[in-house]
Amino acid sequence: MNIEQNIKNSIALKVSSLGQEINLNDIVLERPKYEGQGDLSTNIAMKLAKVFHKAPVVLAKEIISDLNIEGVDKIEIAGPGFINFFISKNQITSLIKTIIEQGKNYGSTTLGKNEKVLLEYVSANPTGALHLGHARGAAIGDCLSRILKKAGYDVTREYYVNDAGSQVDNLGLSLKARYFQELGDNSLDVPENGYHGEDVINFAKILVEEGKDSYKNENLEFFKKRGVELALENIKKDLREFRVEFDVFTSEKAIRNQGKVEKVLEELKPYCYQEDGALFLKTTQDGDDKDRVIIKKDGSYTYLLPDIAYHKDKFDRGYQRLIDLFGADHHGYIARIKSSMKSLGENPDKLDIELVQMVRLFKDGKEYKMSKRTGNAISMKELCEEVGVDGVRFFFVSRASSQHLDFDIDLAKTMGTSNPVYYCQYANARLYTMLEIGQAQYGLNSQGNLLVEKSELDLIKKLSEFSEIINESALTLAPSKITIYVRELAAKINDFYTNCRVLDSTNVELSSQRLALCKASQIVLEEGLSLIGVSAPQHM
RNA sequence: GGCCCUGUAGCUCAGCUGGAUAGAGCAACAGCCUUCUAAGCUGUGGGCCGAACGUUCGAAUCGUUUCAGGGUCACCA
Repeated sequence: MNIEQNIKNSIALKVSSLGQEINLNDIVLERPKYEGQGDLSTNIAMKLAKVFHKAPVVLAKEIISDLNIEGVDKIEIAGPGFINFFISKNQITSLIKTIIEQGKNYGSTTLGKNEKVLLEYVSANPTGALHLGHARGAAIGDCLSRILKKAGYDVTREYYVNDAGSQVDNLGLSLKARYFQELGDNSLDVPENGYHGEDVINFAKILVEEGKDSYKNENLEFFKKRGVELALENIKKDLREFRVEFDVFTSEKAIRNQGKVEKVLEELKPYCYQEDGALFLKTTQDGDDKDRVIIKKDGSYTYLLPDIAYHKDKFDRGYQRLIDLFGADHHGYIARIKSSMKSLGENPDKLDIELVQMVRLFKDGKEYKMSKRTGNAISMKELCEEVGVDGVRFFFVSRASSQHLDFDIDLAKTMGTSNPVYYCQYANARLYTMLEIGQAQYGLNSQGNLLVEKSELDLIKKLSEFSEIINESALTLAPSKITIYVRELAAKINDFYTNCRVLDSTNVELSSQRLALCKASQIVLEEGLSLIGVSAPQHM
């Protein structure tokens, strides 16, 4: 049992002996900001003061009288009624051994209780290359999947491929026109709302290379299919280079072909009405602005209906919780899809729709618009080539998803020495070098009794926060918390490095204990970096 | 106009499930390399936490109002 649990149990016991039963979760332990306020602190006496009809300080005194907790040296009452716990040095340094034993698994928690979670992200239309906004969603989604796994959830990563509907029609028409143009035949135009970018021209070139002019008699269906295939292939490749992977790609077309749309439509009938020749779904009954069209006047589906079928399908596949990551421009989507899930008898609270706020790109002091339909978009790939995958990924998860992000390309490129990515990686490389040089000579001694410097103890305390951070990050779906933690950890490591000479042939015992601390720190730092998808180079 | 996001140091932002004295990086200034990576470390200056009111023993954090910026409101997806 860890020290936090130990303290909570002891307090709960004591409070109940004073005549009040409390839940362990009601006891909050936090880490005081200032020196002299102990290692852990609780405000329980202030919270319970009313119930007991006593002043917080008086109650705190009663709680801590005769309270002995293993691993705690001293308990003090401070300020308006905080109870501060001073952890024994042995208890603190014992963590080194734990971390080295657990290795990569250190920090893993059971918060998720193996709950089956389906995490959907990116899901960009297969009509062109991924752009900036997609990249942020990809980075956040991928990190989230790693964090949730670390926190004990059973996560499936999924990409929904919109390979049906009017956008794909446009793609097919655009590709066909470009294909003919490549063959010197300008009789077909790219539709006005089609795809005018270079992507489609490249696709056309591939088709010419592959089949010369033999596709001239193919129908639109052919160009739609090939267009989607080529676009998706590119997207997958770009994502792989961005270190973002998926377990499942689900096709909208497949959902349609399996009759799932009609099935859902049947179930939704009681919540629908006909108007102006279109079929509306009554989403206003669950707080939406207006009712939504699901079947257009011309008889075709709007995007919404297959989407509803898709979400229903996720539940039907046995997932207890769905998480969708969408661009903030989709925020209107939340009410309507939740409403439809409710109408279908699913619990809308089991569907989390997280919005990733917009990214704006700046270069030479000017904003670059990123419309992928104008053909002038800065793609995710270009950005990675310019800034580097590590930099882009780190930067995209360094702020809360709900924060707008201004990405200044010039700044990101010239970040050089002040780049936080390098700062963290540098700390790792330093640790690695010491282990490389010293481990054979001194060995690792995780006993820790010789570690008394402030830099050493502060570092160990920081290491001890890891699993807490994992849980917080998983609960709030906020990967940026990991990024912040990694940076703080790197700062403690650099501080330790500067103040404590590790390899010292005149003090073999101390060297081996400090090396063990290096090892433990390196394990946590590397794992932290891996959670945000950033590499941990051994040399720089 | 409705809805969403955001206003904290000169700049970029943490902190927001209420807690003790407001945090970091960058920029500025002053120090630290005979010894494991100076891509580092230490110190100094810098704040009416957009504004007002309310809830509370206690508010940057919660509520209401208000000001400012961004986004979004299709029978596109």
